[in-house]
Amino acid sequence: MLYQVPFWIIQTICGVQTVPVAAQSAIANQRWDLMLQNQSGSQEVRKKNIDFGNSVLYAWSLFKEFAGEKMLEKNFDPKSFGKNFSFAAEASHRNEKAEPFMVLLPPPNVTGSLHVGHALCYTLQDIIVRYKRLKGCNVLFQPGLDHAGIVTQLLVEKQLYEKNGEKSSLGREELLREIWLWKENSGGKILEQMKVLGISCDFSRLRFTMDDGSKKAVSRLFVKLYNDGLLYRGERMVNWDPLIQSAISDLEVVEKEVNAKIWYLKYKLENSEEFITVATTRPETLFGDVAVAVNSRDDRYVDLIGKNVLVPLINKPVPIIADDYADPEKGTGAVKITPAHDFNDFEVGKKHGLPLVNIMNERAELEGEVPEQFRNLDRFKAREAVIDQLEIKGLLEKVETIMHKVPFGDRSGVMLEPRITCQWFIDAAKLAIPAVKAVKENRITFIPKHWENLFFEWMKNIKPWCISRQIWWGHRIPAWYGPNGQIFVAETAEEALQKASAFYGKDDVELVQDNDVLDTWYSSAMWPFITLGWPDVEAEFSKFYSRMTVVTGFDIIFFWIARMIMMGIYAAGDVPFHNVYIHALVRDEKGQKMSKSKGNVIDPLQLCDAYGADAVRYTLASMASPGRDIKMGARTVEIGRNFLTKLWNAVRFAQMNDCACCSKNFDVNTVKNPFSQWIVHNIKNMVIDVENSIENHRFDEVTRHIYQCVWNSFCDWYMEFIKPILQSGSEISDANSSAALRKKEIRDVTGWAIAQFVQILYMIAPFMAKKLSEEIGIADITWPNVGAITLDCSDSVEKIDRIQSVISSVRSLRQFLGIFSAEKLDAKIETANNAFRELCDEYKDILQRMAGISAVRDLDAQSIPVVVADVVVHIGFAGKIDVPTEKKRLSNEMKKLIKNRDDAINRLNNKDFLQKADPDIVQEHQERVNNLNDKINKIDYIIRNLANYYADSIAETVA
RNA sequence: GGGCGCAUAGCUCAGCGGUAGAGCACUACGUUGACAUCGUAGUGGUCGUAGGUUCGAUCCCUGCUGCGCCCACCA
Repeated sequence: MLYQVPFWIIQTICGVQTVPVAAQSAIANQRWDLMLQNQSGSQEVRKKNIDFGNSVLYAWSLFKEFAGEKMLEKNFDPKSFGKNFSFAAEASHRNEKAEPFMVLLPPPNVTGSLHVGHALCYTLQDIIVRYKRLKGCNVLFQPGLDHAGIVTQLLVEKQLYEKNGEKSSLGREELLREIWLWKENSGGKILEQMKVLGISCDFSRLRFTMDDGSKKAVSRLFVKLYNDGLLYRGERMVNWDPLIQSAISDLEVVEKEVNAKIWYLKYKLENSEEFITVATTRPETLFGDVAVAVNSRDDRYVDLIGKNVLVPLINKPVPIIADDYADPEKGTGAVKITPAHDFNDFEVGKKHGLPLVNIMNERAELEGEVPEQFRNLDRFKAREAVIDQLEIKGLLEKVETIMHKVPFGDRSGVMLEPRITCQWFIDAAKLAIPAVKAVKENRITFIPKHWENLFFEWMKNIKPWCISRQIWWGHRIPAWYGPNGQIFVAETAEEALQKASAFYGKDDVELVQDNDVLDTWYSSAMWPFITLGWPDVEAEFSKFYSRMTVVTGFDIIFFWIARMIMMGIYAAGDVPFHNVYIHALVRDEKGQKMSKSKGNVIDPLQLCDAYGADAVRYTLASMASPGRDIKMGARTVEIGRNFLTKLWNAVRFAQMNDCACCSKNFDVNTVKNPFSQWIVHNIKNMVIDVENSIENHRFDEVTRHIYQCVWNSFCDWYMEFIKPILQSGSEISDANSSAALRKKEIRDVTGWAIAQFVQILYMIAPFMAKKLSEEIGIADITWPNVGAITLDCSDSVEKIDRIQSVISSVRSLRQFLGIFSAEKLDAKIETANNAFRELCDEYKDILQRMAGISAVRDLDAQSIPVVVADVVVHIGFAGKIDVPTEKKRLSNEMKKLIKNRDDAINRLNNKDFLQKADPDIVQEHQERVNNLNDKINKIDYIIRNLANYYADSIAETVA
């Protein structure tokens, strides 16, 4: 069946008859074909089989099309335009004269891909950055990649293994070439993913922590530290990772609780048949035993101190020593001392001048002073073998099962070994002193503040930082060794050679560079320097250094933040940044940590695909409350999606009514209409609130203020208020009539409001904001200049708020009484308050439209009194009221009011309250009591006279 | 063992010395007028527990309970 779009609809919307489309009667649920007829009368089918609502919209958009305008699509699809925008221009454009500002982006691992934690971190940074740009600052937001030494080397080695089916036998140079190749081909995928999320860093300034500039910065600082005696090489016990075969720092150790066994071993006393029993979880290390320690106050063993025991299986005599380290409460009270394989034993050994007996190689296989049968066995195989032998020899007293915490490497996942090796260390304790001072003096502030406790705690107990790693992928340590082992630390090989030549007094010195590379976090600690081109680019460094903000997770406060502060103060004499915003951890909807093994990982890119990047950004920001982790399920993003759809549709409405953008010479300070003033006031407050919230890093508040203004104020009320004005078309012929001027102002204000929303949303939902700004023609997106709004809106605000409460009260009453919106009601306004009566008269169109009141006029009877603010509105009911229901409603309302009033009265009767409370508070209470009493009296009067009001109704009920 | 955080509506969370809030969910009603990814109205809370400070405590202090996290130790 072929129908044509009813013309009256277009006429209503446009107010003018331009497109000659014939009208037919509208039938709900009917399918329609939309036909157009041009001036010459020929017809054209433009849309087939559409529903009626769509036919109207299509007709309207076609009309616009004729007029040369493009309309927003009806069905908002946030992802349709997301990928079409690049923010490169904004990101790289900088106003060098403006106030410098920088967000220091934590460089993601070159192997990394975007997870939801990144998404949160980068989104918050991007919001700050875009805000500062809109405010006109000279903003630098620089991306980078971290070479991630151990992770990357392990990854490439694994890939080579999978390709070749055997462990790579490549030498250093070959492997490094492979890794660089991998980096060029497959590394840094995350950068593209950041673009999907709309992160507006200046990708033209991408830095890599192993590029030449980084190398220079890293070496420069290394030399400085060495020359200042803050960096040294030495033999120490370190945490050794037998898989990576490298030392790792204390921070890279994760303790895991495991089911373990504890063995009770019998050590025979020398020249005696007696035994002393020692408990251990590491029996395989007994070959390295050099003593057994007991507590000098332990009566069981005090007589044995000074005697020797024989280490089982090798019968090596070792002394029984007295040391407080032996705790009578633990184990048997006697403990074996193995200084080369345990941190505590190392200390005890040092104290007592005991020898170090190393019995393990770098792969944690037994070697050295070990019987032949155990030699070259892996530590766990050796353990079994040792236990077997002890059992055979009757030296195993018993075995117990315990829960026991064991150190594992965070990257390799294997159990670590304490191992004595030669490593490079930074004297972190010295560097920590000014860093702690800076935070104590609030030159650096953590947000939320309580994270400073964590920082202080770690700094207080800071240990020397082992920075050398026995791997190949990383910054090679800039130290060279001469023939006699003399160390030459220099930025380059040439410099080292010069120093060596001078030292040895000859030119041709054979130097060997240190084989180790630096801890990845060493270069990370230098990130503020690397990004700004230190030490070469003085201008940028002096401009942005110490004007940074850092946004990051709490888990890298030690790894990164603390070290940047230490290095920054040391190398530059000043803190690199003043603010450290610590964001939340993103968990799954049950509050569990996301992990691949649990399978509860949410992929932010999938979310972007399903809901659009803007919705993801908005949602993450809205949940970024301080001090609480974010619980996020797949559907959580609907919050953002729905909000953005709402705004999108509001803009469509504005566009359809020719108010998508305000006139050029429009001055918001000249608006006169109360609706205009009301929304101007609301938007001004919103912008101020948003500014405050963002300065306080309260991203949740930022989104809430925007949401409330856009949705609750603008869409729910303002748009409904102005519809009658926009849709009134008849007066348009006289452009100077008051109605026409009013309509023009409303259009301008609406367009202005939309522009403010679009501009402010540019920081949170940049894709949509950009799309909308193009559609409605906002030339320059800047921060709304609400400081220029000097208009006094207070009268209008009071008026409109009043009208709002009338509408809400009437609507509420209707629902309660079951009088639904299709039915119009008569109403009268009680005359006692003339001002209010006039107000209702003035807004009778709105009351009619939004509260379903057909007329505001005096009614003599059959009206329901509704208490609104301090007046009573009478609504005609025409016999539809159930008196008991209405009585109940009023009684309930009165109960609440009485309770409130009595609470206030009780306070006012309290002498102490009157004396001690703030006079404003007392005044407020007094006013509240008066207001409530007024209302209560009115309701009471109504209840008592219900029968009079409803005489007819009661009669009907009785009949 | 030392430290930190959290506890508010069925759920997720704001708030905060002076009348307890939002979103989701739920209930009722509503689609030809920007939007059902929607609208209108509503149900729902002794603000974990016991004390203290205060004229007044959900809010500040202390104890307790529960949950989460960090550091250290563990023969």
